[in-house]
Amino acid sequence: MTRRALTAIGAAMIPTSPRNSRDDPFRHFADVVLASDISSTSLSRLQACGRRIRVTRKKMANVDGSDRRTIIFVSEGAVKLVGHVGAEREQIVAFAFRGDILLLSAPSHKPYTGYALHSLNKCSLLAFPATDLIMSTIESPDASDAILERFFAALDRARETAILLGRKTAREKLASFLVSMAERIGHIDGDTIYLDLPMSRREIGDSLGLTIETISRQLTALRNLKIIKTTDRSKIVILDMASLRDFAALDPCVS
Amino acid sequence: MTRRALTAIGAAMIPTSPRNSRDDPFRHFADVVLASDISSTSLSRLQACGRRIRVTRKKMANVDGSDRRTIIFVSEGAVKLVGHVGAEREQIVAFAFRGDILLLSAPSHKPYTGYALHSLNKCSLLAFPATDLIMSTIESPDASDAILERFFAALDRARETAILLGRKTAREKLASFLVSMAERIGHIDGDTIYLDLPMSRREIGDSLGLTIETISRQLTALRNLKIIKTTDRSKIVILDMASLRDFAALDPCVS
DNA sequence: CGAGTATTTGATCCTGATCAAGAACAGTGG
DNA sequence: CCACTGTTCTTGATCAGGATCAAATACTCG
Repeated sequence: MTRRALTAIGAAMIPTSPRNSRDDPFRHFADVVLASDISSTSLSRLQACGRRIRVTRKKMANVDGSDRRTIIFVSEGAVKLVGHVGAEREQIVAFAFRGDILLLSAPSHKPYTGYALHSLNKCSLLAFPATDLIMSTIESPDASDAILERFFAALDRARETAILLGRKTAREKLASFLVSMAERIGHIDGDTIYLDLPMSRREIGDSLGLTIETISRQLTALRNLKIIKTTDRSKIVILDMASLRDFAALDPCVS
Repeated sequence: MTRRALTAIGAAMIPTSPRNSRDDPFRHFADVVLASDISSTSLSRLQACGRRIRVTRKKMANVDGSDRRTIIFVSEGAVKLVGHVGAEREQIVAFAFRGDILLLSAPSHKPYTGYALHSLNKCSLLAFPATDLIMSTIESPDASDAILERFFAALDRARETAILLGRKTAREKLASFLVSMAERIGHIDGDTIYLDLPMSRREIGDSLGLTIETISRQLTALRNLKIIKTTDRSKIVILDMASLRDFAALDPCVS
């Protein structure tokens, strides 16, 4: 079943009333990130300190006029956070999908920019000043802990990326990427996993420190090994997850 | 009055209780990280939740028996946080010097290990369960903000590392490394900067995703260009910081 | 001073980048 | 629906930066 079809059914079944987390991004945020049923007062406090933002493929998310640390919540779509070396080379520092959060320092400090991924035209985000958000969750230990959890997860992912970029081969990098994407946005159906990647080959390359040619070659290699199948430009079926994990050279403790 | 007498008097005046931040790592932590004069009650609260740890070159910091997120403070020495690919390849994910902090997820989750740097035999650390530390600073907005600052700084550094590992050449990597070390542990004297690196070539390589041979070659190249001078194994004098920054290909916004 | 470890330097190799061309696809308008 | 156009992806040929292998030299510490 394609992603589009799924979305259509979902939209039909769920009413327009914004009480539902599907429709109200703030409620969605509370459900997914804070993982706690919040009162309507704290919901309105969230709404007071957060701002809705739309991002496109071309336009960066100029998150805020101010120069503060910001916590971004991806309520719809998927974004990439990009850093540069000179004007030519670029490195994708993080992907964030629906329900993920993205932590940004004061932009004057570290100038990373966010864009919508290649196959998506628009993404909806929620931007919270970090201090405000943390202050507004201070009464609920569960919510604070959930935020803390996200901070450490972001750091862990960045460190895992460092290992990947510093010490893995092209094959291992792509396999790691596919395993990670399978875990984050894959649809499991029995033994096989279906992936609909919202990013282009260039974006995959820019996140792995490789060129598009190498990405393409490694994909065909995995295809020839019967580990994956590709149909669309974006669709990948993982046929042999065990082998893929072996190729990924993941740390044994990381399941 | 002789020197000995002074010392004797000093020793007599100061009780064994280490009020001074040089001597009491907890006070040192409060001074450097929390950047606020804390009351003696909150100091004792810190002492209650923190544990002292010693790390050597050989032995990893088995931080805690428990499996919690931990905030490590380096009160003496310098440590590295290491990740692995298989048994052979290793990647240094972060260096932390005196006064720095190191954020660790629950070890079962992500199994990075900390070691003292090559030229150091022993390092003294303070380990705080993350939640406890945050709870104990909750009343002081300044202290909470200082912790938050450290979180974002750690993430920024990890992202800068990703750009370096993914998109920079060996020359650029080493130059970036030297600039970063100069800023963190360099001693400025007029136009020149003196560096005493506590890590071996291997450790430099393992943090930059390069081999020791490449590190050595790039160092001699920079030496031939009259940008640096090396004396010891560990001592480096930066003669031309401007050129070094150019070679580092740092983002223009990062001063 | 001597033993063991680190570092430097040289020669060669290999992975992934670069250059180049063709194929597949998406979007547009007729 | 199809031709047209620009973009993205794939594949091939060649190149180069850094890895690997090997040996000599410089430190460090007992």
